[in-house]
Amino acid sequence: MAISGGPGRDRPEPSGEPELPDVDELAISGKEPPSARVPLSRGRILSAALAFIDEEGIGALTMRRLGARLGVEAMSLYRYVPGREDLLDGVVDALVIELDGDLDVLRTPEHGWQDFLQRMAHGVRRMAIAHPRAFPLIASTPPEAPWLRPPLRSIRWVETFLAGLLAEGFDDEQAVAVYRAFTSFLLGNLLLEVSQRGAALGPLDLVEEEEPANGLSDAPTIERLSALLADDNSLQEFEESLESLIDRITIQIVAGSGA
Amino acid sequence: MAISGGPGRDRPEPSGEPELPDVDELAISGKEPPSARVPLSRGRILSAALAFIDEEGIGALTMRRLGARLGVEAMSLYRYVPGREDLLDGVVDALVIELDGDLDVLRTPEHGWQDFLQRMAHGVRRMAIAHPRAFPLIASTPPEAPWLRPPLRSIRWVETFLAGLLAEGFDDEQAVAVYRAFTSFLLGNLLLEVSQRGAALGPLDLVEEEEPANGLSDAPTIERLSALLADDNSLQEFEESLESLIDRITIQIVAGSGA
DNA sequence: ACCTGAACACCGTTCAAGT
DNA sequence: ACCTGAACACCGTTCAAGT
Repeated sequence: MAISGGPGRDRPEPSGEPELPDVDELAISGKEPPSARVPLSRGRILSAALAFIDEEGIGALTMRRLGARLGVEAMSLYRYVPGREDLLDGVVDALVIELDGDLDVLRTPEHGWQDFLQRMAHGVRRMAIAHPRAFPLIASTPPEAPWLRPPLRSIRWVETFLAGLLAEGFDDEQAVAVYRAFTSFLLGNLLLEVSQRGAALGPLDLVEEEEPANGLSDAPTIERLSALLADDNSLQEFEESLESLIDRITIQIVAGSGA
Repeated sequence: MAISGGPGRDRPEPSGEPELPDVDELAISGKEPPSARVPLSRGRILSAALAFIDEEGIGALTMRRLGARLGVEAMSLYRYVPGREDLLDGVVDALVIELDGDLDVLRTPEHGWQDFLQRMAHGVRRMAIAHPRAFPLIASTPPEAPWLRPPLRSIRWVETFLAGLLAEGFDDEQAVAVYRAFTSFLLGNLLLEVSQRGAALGPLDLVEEEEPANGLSDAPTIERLSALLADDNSLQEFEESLESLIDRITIQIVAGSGA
């Protein structure tokens, strides 16, 4: 795979943070009012980490490189973040918070549970698409507790989700079953959608072209369907799959309360 | 998270490979018939890597540690494997091959496409459960081509899958749509199932106990449902979700050929 | 032919020291 | 109070050298 390039190329000037000019010689150039030289903080570090991941991918994120991006040595980060693991957890939190603010995702059901599920699903999807390279962080990471199923990586989301369903008349077992089905649905669909998008943004080292015949020597069907396989209906598929999930839930409710 | 222990503890004697005794002093102890000192090979390396991942997780797999397990220096591995990335790809291949031999997964449909989908789904699930810590390898890794959707990480599987559906009367669009829905279903369900199991096997550094109240200060619903959330019906849920997918496909076929 | 020693560039992380 | 230099243990990987 990784033929050339790799993580250690010449820096493309991320254009976000101002690169301190010639740290060696200036050091005490002027007063530097506090607004010019923003002090480090956990929030600043986490935003920078998310931006870094968006641009270069998780694998490229290094304490040392993140420090460089912030105009600081790697060791300084440890004042605000216990370690790399925790940094990544913090990025997940940052994404969760971003979605909280962004949307009406967290409002309790007002137009029925179907609308509730739709809002939640599309909210998470929007986040996934906004941060395709960070989404695997939310989608993976061991849940260490059965009540946090990725990609719903926030106790508040899950609480809202379950409480919302109960308020809409689901019983306990039903609510939990829907929660499980819903998270599986989100995880599978969004991970695949994002990884296809990610491949587009991807390392982009090698081939940029559409070479229709790769290693498809003994795969005539794939080869024949390659055009179909390549074209992207992800939103429509997401909607259909979600519709189907909602239908299935509806049927089970009826069956449960009826016969 | 990682409080103590971490990847660098005292080796627990993996018990698989015979540790060469005192490499320094003996070196030329006897003839050592070729069967005693098995030479390295790509296959041996890949099996060892898979076993290592099964036992310690992907993160713990290091060229140096894998070498040690094989009684060899890390550098020797590079004779047979271009690098760590390729090693991991090789492990995926090993899993794919294991499933090929293990099962009737790859037989073309004989009892209808529903049975075909069931066989395929359960085959992949069996592999996921047999190697919960390796499965994320199959489930992730950028597909770099739209025709390889995880966890169906083998051109032969995908070819068989698509050709099988076409043989059962699906048209091109339908077959591709089913392929997409099926892979999303597998990915979401199995990743979540495996990660819950993996948490059980997990690092097992810290808490081993069931502490019902963690950070659930403001999550009364989760707390109340914690018993329900904890109990594991993964097989049943998998079956139900698969049934539902099959139903949905059936309906779409009818709709497509009817009205 | 097959493996190793030594080296390189890069990691995460710690801690005493600088300003 | 905040950041850094230097160091440690560990990486992946290369290559000339050993047997």
